[in-house]
Amino acid sequence: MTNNNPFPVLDEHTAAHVAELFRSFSDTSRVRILSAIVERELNVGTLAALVGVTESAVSHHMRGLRQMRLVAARREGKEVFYRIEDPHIITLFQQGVAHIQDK
Amino acid sequence: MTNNNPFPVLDEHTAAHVAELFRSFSDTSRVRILSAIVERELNVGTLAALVGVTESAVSHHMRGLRQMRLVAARREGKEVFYRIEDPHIITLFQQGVAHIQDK
DNA sequence: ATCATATATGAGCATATATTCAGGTGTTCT
DNA sequence: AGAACACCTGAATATATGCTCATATATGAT
Repeated sequence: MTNNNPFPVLDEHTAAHVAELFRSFSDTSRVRILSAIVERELNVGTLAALVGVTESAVSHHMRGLRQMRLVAARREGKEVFYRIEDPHIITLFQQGVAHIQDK
Repeated sequence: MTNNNPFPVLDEHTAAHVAELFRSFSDTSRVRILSAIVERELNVGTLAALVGVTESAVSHHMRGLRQMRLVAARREGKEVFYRIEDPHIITLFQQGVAHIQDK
């Protein structure tokens, strides 16, 4: 018989992925970046200016978010525009924001 | 006129709090602990056994989660039982889990 | 009071993380 | 081709984080 545990706990592997997902939202700069591209796509330079970090820092963050498939990139000439890929991610993110703002 | 910015970005302070909230879910052990107390309250020893870390480690995690008001403690004799405080947090957490599991 | 059990705490350490800097790649224009 | 612009990447560094160990605190039993 399987799955008869009275204390179900997420297995290590799944938990690690869940943690990894939430870790994507666990940095102030990334949170601000994501809040900026919730409604519209924006390029790296604009994001850097809005968030107040270097373009390099933005680039580093976007790489991580891209690898998590949370954002997608679109090149237009010299610029690269980022947007949030998955609508579920927007919901998840905005719920976190709402939880903080409803205090 | 206020709030006329075409590129709204979360302010530093709010973003920091949002990041802090998500950071609570950004560690594998904490994710497993939380998954365990979603349905029932559990004491430190049981959590340590289920997750596979020392009771000390659990205690440290619970302090952080307590400070974030994500969990509440209830002492019963020598034992301390933890439960998830806020139902919104359960929803948020479970959405993250669902996003990982629906792949 | 002493002991045993359960949990909490603080210091120390090893690893992870975010940022900056310097240089590299890709694109457009002349 | 070269220059200018936008972005990316890797190394270095400073800080943060999670864990363990030793010790402290709290409760209940003898």
